[in-house]
Amino acid sequence: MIPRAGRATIADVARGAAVSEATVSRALRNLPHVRAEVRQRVRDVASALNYVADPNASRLASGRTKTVGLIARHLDTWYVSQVSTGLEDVLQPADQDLLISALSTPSRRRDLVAGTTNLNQRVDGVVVVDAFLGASWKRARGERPIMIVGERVDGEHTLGIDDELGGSLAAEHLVGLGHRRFATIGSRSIRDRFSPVSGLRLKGFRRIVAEAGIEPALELGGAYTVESGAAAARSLLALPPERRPTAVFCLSDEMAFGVLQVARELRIDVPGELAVVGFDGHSVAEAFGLTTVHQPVRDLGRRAAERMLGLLDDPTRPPDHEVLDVRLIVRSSSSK
Amino acid sequence: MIPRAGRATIADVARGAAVSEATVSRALRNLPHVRAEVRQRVRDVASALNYVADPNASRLASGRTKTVGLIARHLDTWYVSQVSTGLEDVLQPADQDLLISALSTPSRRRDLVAGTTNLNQRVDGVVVVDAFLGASWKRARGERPIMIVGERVDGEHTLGIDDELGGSLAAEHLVGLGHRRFATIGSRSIRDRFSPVSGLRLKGFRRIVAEAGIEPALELGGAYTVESGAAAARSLLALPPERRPTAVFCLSDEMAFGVLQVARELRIDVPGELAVVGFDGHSVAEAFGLTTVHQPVRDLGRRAAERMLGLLDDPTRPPDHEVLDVRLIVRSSSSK
DNA sequence: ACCGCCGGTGGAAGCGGTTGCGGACAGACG
DNA sequence: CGTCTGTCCGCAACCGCTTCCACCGGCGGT
Repeated sequence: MIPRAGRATIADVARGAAVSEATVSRALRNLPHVRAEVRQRVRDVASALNYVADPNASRLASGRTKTVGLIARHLDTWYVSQVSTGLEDVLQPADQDLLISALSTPSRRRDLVAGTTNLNQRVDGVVVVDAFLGASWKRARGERPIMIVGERVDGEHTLGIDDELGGSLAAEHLVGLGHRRFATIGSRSIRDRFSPVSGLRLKGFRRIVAEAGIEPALELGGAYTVESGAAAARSLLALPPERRPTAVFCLSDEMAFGVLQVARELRIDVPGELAVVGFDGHSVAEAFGLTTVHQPVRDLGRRAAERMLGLLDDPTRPPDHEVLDVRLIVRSSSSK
Repeated sequence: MIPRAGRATIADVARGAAVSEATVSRALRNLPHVRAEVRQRVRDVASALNYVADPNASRLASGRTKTVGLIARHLDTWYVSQVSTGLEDVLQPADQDLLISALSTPSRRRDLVAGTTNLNQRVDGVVVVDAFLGASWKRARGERPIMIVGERVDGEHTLGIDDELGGSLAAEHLVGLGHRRFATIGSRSIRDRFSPVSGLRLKGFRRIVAEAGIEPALELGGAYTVESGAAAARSLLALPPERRPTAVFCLSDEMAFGVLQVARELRIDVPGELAVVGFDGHSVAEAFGLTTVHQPVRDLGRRAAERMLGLLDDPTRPPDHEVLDVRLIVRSSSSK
């Protein structure tokens, strides 16, 4: 027993306001069946006593935790940190806590999918970002509502951008500039096991290229990090100039940063010899002069939180997919 | 009452193992006074039933939450996301939850300082990063242990780097390269209300400059963002060339990114006309070719978590300040 | 005037664990 | 062979709140 240092309990408030604990509970939570006058009296006493309900007790009694969980593969990516800020933007005013959990270790991932973790006792709902848990998880998740951001999954509450459109915007831009030899960096296949998203971006890109009657882009793999972008760029720029692409589309800004780095090292002129387009609208993309397909990441977080609050209120809402806008931001990496 | 979907309770385990609930509780938590044989039996039954103790019930009963809180001004900075990843690295294996809370709104900050929030019922301890709460908070914090990262505060458990050393490393490097006219970008005064840290970095920089008998640097303010760095750079580069600094030390990498951006826009050669040094070791600094004072941010998070676990174990440990290494990483922004 | 009915309120039984206390039992000791 | 010490374990009292249910008084309807 760790002492609670004299914190007031509901009993103290009840005594102070000369009502029962039940009434205090109702009054403070704005439930009906409390006379206005009594409610005010209870409020006054509570604030005088600096009373705040013990979250653990109320969770235990009610089964509601007033916290939403955030599950992500990694916490240290720009994307995830933006989303979580967006979540906080709306969760905090709604008086909901945010519990975060990375899937960094395979065992943790296993625990989650197996339901060995007591996540359901900890949160009322969970927001999944950049995790791609797949359908196997459905059984283990319990009754809690789930919001998935960044990915479209039928039958789930999801939220994202039109990745295919994003890819096509990049292609249209580059084709319009007269480029005819392309490369893309990012996951390769449309069935990418970790990221269905990258497949869609590629699909959009491919479509425009095909429609323009241009030879398909050279598609390189990439792990969405600066280093993997740099590695891909190195192999790309090792090609003889006549076969080398004149434009490269990176499925994330961070990979594009890596490309720019290598171009600088190899004294390849950007955009003269190589045009570069990224994806995300990373906060330092502007400083890099990187043309990019911007997605409203923080807004994704906000909307996810808003919809989660809605779901907590009424879990029967039908699953839905919501699409936020992407737009191309043209900077010096693609056109002078 | 949200139904708990048939989750096993301690009573089920007790029944299954033919012991009392008390014994189950002790057995599962590895407390003494349980025969090895019984303990094993309880474990078996528990895992067969997929039993995990309800965290809320155990929190209520014991007063311990098994979660540590993270308080930061903003969640969307590189620094904070790195620290939190480091925290997760060690908290997760220790089976501790991480609850994060931004101080984005003034009211939230006020709540915290006033103790109006029931933080103490939610977490066993809190890690403060980039928040600079000041001493006024001491009364309101309750009995929970606090770890402060990035700042040295006497009488508190703190952890950081030698900021003054970091500043001097940058200065030595630039002085060694022959530069004689300097500027710094970051908070101005050593008594900076939000960031004592920047004062120290400046102090180290100033000292080396003074020792070299060079005129003090032009000191510009900055808010640690790309934009503020860019703004400072613009005013700097508007100076006539003969009065313009030849080297600029930014108190964060992000501000340095802004400087590089403006230099590029203005076609100022880096490092020829302007050498740039940043601070942090941001993950994209390498891609920018930015010379920087690197600090082990993720390790700061890890150590903070380790020490927090130690404090939870024995809260009487004496306050201490721990210093992790900084080092200068030289790249093309300061020397070809 | 009698009868639901409804808003307001209190009593009390949980929610699912933790832990102080005491009892049973076994081995050590005089 | 009694006592003493120590281990192992169960009983039951919480922890602080939520919520079901019963109760009470007043009010409109017939």
